[in-house]
Amino acid sequence: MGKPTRTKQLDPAAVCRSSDPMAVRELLTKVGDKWTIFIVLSLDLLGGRARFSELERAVPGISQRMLSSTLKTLERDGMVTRELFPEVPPRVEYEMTDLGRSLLRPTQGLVDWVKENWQQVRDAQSRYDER
Amino acid sequence: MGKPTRTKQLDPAAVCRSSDPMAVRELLTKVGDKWTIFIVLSLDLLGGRARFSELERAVPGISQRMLSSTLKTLERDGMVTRELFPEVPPRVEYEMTDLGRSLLRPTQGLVDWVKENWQQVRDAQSRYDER
DNA sequence: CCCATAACTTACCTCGACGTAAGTGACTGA
DNA sequence: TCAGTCACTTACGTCGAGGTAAGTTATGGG
Repeated sequence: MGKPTRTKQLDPAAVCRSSDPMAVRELLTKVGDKWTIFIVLSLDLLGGRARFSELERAVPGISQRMLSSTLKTLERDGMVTRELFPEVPPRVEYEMTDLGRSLLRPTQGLVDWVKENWQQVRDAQSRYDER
Repeated sequence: MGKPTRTKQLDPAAVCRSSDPMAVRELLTKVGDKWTIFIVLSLDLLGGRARFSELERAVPGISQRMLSSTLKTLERDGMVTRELFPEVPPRVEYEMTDLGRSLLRPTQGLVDWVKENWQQVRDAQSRYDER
């Protein structure tokens, strides 16, 4: 009798049931950074379109540097558009694209999960820590 | 006529439509780290229960250090349980909890989004970069 | 002449995530 | 006696995300 070799081999590409597991990680990394969700959800709350300074006020604690760079990434990824009005002082408006809006659905799923389950996570952490 | 003061004030706590926006960010940060999704989805693919070495093989490129520390975080958060069998050499089995499984649903939503929209992101990046 | 304003950029620094490599403990089989 | 196995831990080093603070640009208003 051979010893029970329970070594199921995994197709590396099959992880995530996705043709591109790296893309999934890349997206999660983007969305999981410090400011992206706050900016995206604030922009949505502001009606899908807002100026730089509005977002600055809407996201408490963010610095101009981080707001600027996060918005630039969002723009590069096609999640928002940037429109510059050549006035003085300058005015810039950011608007969510359809692509950006489409990401809100699955994201809201995570928000809902937190609403329902976060207390359980907190409890588990407490149980783990004491002991 | 007053000039259009479009300054909608945001309730900081209302961002994310959640009572605890920080919790949402915390979750995203956890899930958005380098190895968590791969481990969680691999564990699911392996039937919800697997040994350390099985996961090591299932997640190509991960080091023992990162597998160990990520699993420890997952355990602390109540996403997986750890069972040690006092044999020599030791055997340890990790199993997804109901809480962990419940997170798979919204996560799968993101996986699906990537499957359908990632090419658009790639295209947007290309358009942004050339120019 | 000088200041305020909006939307940035630049310089500099810190700190933690993550990688690499080696060590550990307890036992088994050769 | 010695190598091998598994599931780790420890030590050490790098690198980049992100914080802080100051500078920039162009113009109208006092």
